[in-house]
Amino acid sequence: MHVERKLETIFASDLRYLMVVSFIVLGNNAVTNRFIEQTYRMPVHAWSTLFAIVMFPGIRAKEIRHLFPRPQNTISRAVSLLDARGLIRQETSDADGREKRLHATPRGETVLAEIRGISRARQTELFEPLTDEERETFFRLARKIAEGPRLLESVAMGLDATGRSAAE
Amino acid sequence: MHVERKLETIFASDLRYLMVVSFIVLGNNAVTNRFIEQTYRMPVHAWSTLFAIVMFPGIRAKEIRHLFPRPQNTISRAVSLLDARGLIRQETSDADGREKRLHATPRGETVLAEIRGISRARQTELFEPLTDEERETFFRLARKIAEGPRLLESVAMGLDATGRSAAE
DNA sequence: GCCAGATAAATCCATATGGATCAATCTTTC
DNA sequence: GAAAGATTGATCCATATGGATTTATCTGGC
Repeated sequence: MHVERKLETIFASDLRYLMVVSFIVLGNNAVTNRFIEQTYRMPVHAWSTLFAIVMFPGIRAKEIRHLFPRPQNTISRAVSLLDARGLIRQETSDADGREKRLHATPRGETVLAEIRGISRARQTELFEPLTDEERETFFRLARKIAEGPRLLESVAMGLDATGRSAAE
Repeated sequence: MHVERKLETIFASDLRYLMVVSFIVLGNNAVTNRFIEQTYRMPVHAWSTLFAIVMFPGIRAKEIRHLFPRPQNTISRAVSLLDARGLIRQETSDADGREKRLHATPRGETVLAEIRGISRARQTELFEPLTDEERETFFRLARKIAEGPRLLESVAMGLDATGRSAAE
């Protein structure tokens, strides 16, 4: 059985909804991660962190992890890298000495604008198989999933939103 | 601005199609990866490798990486782990001495059946915000993206399907 | 005013990852 | 039949990752 037939068999299986999303993401990750790492010498979550900082000046690290669900120390390390590269600056919050308020530097805004343009082109080619109407439908449905109550926690897998076993 | 408003702003941005898919995947990965790693002591791509082997007895490692686009040595290592756990067995191909034909053991099939059941439940809760018709529509559109010509390669990012710069 | 508990971010470190390289085998050309 | 180039999978190793812990600060109860 040729590999294309195997893929069709998977996309006809009872797990096809998970499998098709997984396939899209693995494929896109392979392309996007390699590009970002090779071109900007940073992991892909550093650019998404910069994206959040440019879009919301003064944002805090804990807020970023709600926009891009990743471990807290992954965000912390991305912030350190961006700071070391001179792409952001941190200022301790007046309200709470533990918090850092994050701002992009002009250089950070330039780098982000460049990545953003390329990401827009990548988005266009990725979604090219869909008509405009289909793309809006896809987005509307994906957003319902994204805002659903069981994205970040699971009864089936016994985990609450903090990643802790819900039985604890 | 509250973090929910920030998420809405991102989902209204020019990169919203990529961002919503990214959000779904990061969220689901956080749940699924942790569950698989804690419960079965294996990385998530080991179970997807086992899934492929159970579904297609005799499959080769190179074919698996077309079903789940990952680095070749990631598949190799997953195969080694599954073999060490007694979940699969490898036999050298008659046709080509370099190839391994992969088969699940009875124990591998048992473990896969268990994971599969939990994954089905997880899939159900993840897609619960959608009606049956919406879920089929989502799948149909996602599949068009998955089968599009620009998933595994990119003009925008200058990479061909082997991950090599297309200019080379 | 003190203190226990909670919170925000940094750091640690055992383990995982992935590009590069290697070894064995196969295919094509001469 | 030999050899160069290609292919398949294993291994290497520098770097990344993420759960756990630590440090500094804040909050609420007494």
